[in-house]
Amino acid sequence: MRILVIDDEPITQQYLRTGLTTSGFVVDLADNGVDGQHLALTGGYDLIILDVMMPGISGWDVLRAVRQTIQTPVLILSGCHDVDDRTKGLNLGADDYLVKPFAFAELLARIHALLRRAPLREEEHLRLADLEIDVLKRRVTRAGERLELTAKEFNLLHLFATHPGEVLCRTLIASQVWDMNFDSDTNVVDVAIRRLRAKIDDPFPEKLVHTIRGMGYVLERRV
Amino acid sequence: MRILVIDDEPITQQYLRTGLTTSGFVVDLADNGVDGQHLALTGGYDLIILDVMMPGISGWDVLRAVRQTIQTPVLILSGCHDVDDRTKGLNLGADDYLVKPFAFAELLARIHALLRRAPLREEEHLRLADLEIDVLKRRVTRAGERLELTAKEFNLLHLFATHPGEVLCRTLIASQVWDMNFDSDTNVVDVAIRRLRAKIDDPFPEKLVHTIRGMGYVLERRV
DNA sequence: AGCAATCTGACGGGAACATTACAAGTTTGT
DNA sequence: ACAAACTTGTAATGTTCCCGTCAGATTGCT
Repeated sequence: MRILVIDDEPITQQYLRTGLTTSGFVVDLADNGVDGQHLALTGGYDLIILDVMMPGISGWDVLRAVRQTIQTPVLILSGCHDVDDRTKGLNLGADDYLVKPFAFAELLARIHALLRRAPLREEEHLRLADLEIDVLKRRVTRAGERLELTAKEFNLLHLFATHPGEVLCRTLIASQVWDMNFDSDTNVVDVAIRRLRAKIDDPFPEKLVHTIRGMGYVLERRV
Repeated sequence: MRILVIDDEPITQQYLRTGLTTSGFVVDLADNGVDGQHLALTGGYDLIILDVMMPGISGWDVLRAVRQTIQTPVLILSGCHDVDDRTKGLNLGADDYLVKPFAFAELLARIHALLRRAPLREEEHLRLADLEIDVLKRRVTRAGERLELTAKEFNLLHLFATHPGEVLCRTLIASQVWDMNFDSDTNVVDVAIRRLRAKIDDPFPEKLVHTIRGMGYVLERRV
């Protein structure tokens, strides 16, 4: 089993290299994003361990580039405090994450879990009825017509589009799109839904965003 | 699916309760280790979410006690800075952990992963004649036609569907669907049955909900 | 028939959701 | 650098519709 480690900190590098090697893996190292990305795409690794906090090309760019072409499992290392990082990473297609600092046993457990299961990667293009979403270019069209969405609106739509037909409750939505990991009594979600509907549903006959009273909202076709 | 949350912080409690409830789980709360441990051992839960940072009996003691007797999956919540906590938890038998603060979506993903691996899980699809119930998506179809049920209606139908051919008396129904202690002399149940019938039976030739005079109601096929 | 159990349509309070307005902050263009 | 345009959260108001109550009709058993 071959593992690529992309990390700029020498200490972490050494830590991972010795640990993984003695655990029976073949380990390659890259200490910057450029080399890392190149190796990731051409090296045919079974797993990539990626530190998202790096100078130069950020880990996010590497992750994005990797996900566009191959489906090798990616485990990201992130700083402790950023809730954002973890969800952002998972949304961009990372398969798991680990918070620094971490115990080596933990890393091993997660690696084994990843190598056992088939990876799931994010679609670049999402589609529902005549609604199309270009995830990478962040473009949305409906019935061939280009729709201008704001950042929040796009994030919200993207969340729905990756869970078609699934009822998403307000708590989940708030947690994903706003990082609101507490129970607040605002109606941001309602308003955001309204604004999204104004753009993707109001001008068209077939509505795609539906309210499930007492539960949340769904994106789906209704016959 | 029933989940026990053991946590002493009111904010986290509330957050978890509302989020999990709207996601379709039944949630019980314990705000200290003693109650938590007792409930965990006697409540027959499908999953336990445990905060390891608590006054009094620590989360570790609870985890240890739980693991000695039952094999309910346990997900632990730990503080950001404690590297040790996470491995300690996994070593003591926890099935997964989450670092505070966390995004709700992340928690949901891990919960689903844990419940999937659990041996006994509820049927995702219930079926009787041409009536189909998708428990997870809370969708009901009959003869391929989509039926829009309200929350109460769905809960009622779900109760019947999990006890096919069984006569359910009003008292039982009231206690299960309404939390009502059988004292009242209302006819809520009758009315609810009426509304359910209007949607799942009235438009179709074969009736599935039947009245047992003096006893209650049954969901079953009649030849 | 007569009585109790059940059915059924209507009503209305209230909770959940929709919609609009407003203000604070941010971006953009000149 | 300043103003206009845009984004986005908060709050107040409007609307929908769920569901508990009730009263009269209907059913079914003795």
